[in-house]
Amino acid sequence: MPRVMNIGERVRALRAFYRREGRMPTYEEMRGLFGYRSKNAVAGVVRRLCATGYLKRGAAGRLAPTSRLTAVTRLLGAVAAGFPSPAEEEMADMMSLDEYLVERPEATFLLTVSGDSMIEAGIQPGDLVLVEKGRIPRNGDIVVAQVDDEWTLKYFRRDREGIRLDPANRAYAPIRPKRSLVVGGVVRAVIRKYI
Amino acid sequence: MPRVMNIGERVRALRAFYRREGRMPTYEEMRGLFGYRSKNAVAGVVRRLCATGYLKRGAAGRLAPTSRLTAVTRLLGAVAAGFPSPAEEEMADMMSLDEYLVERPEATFLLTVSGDSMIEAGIQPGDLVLVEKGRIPRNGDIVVAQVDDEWTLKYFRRDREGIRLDPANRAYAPIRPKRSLVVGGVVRAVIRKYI
DNA sequence: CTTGAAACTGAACGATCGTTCTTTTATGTA
DNA sequence: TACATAAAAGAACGATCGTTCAGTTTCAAG
Repeated sequence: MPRVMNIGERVRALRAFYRREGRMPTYEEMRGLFGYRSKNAVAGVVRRLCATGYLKRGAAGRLAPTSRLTAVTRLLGAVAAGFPSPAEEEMADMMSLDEYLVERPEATFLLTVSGDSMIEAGIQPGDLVLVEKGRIPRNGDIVVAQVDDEWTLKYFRRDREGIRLDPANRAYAPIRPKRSLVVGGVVRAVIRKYI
Repeated sequence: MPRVMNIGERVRALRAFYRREGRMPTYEEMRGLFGYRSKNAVAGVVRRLCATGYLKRGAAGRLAPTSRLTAVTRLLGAVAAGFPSPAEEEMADMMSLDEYLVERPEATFLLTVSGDSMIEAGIQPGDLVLVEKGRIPRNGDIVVAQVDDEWTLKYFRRDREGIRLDPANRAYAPIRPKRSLVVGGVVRAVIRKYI
């Protein structure tokens, strides 16, 4: 006989189902997940999960998960604070990297870094840069730019003489675009994955 | 009168709906999305979307989106290749950062980097490190470790004399744990978001 | 033109969805 | 113990889901 679950276990069961199936369970399926024998018992749990922000109701009153339910990572404090106890883990907010990093999906791209011109900015060859197209670069932003027919990653800087593209590598010199300058997009994030 | 949509437009409409509502539309809703007047017309489209890998059917024959539909970013080539034409953009594979970076959600945490001990490895203060708990560190992995009561980020190295923790900063010296060593987890990725 | 295949329409159907209602059980308070 | 409140069980209901079927339209090949 399935024993009584607490909220945390129910959320975990829901999360597992959602990750596995890609959709919310029906009331009948939740009845099974939560160990109830009546669908009506599920309604109460759903109400509480809506109140606590794990679920929300859409336009037609339809159930949908919030990012709090679908997120895959826990955000903790600083490295210096080390790892939390299991209880503290439970408290930590779940977060979605997609949601955190990508603001405008239709205008966002990932590019692979090839050179070492931004090495002193902590951007190494092989890293991925998350680039947002169509954003106006501010002074000091890192941009993907086409200068004189070549695409590169540089700091975008504006001074009295005009626009300057600075590498983050003492081995290279700043560039002042002569013929043409196209700013493809602004680097919003850097992602490095270890194999 | 809504004109005929091609596959790409339908996928885009589905993606928008899924992102907005957090769930798949019903056949009736898809009928509206795709501009049909009969639900039966939707069935054909769904069959084709399943065949092309945008949708899949779960255990009970229920419709679920694939990651190809729900992903939020396009993965392009190298920075040097620059930006693709809209047609090439369309070809690029959509990808989910969550899926790409997080292998075991229940064991993965994000920590904020505080010191500069790994600066030469391209890990700066303020960066986020994606740490996986319970993974056995291999030689050269970056780990979050507690040495003599302090948590730090270091290279994990094993040599004839035992375990050594190396910083990536010439200003600091390698550490040989004296009293205790706890490896909290292995760094699987580094994420830097520009404000 | 005729023919055939595919796509679409429109109506209908059984299944199942989420909700509602009443009854039963569990739990805490005086 | 008695009582009040909340949670869960169990049955029932209308709504809507995805599917099916027969008929129509579209369009390209012969």
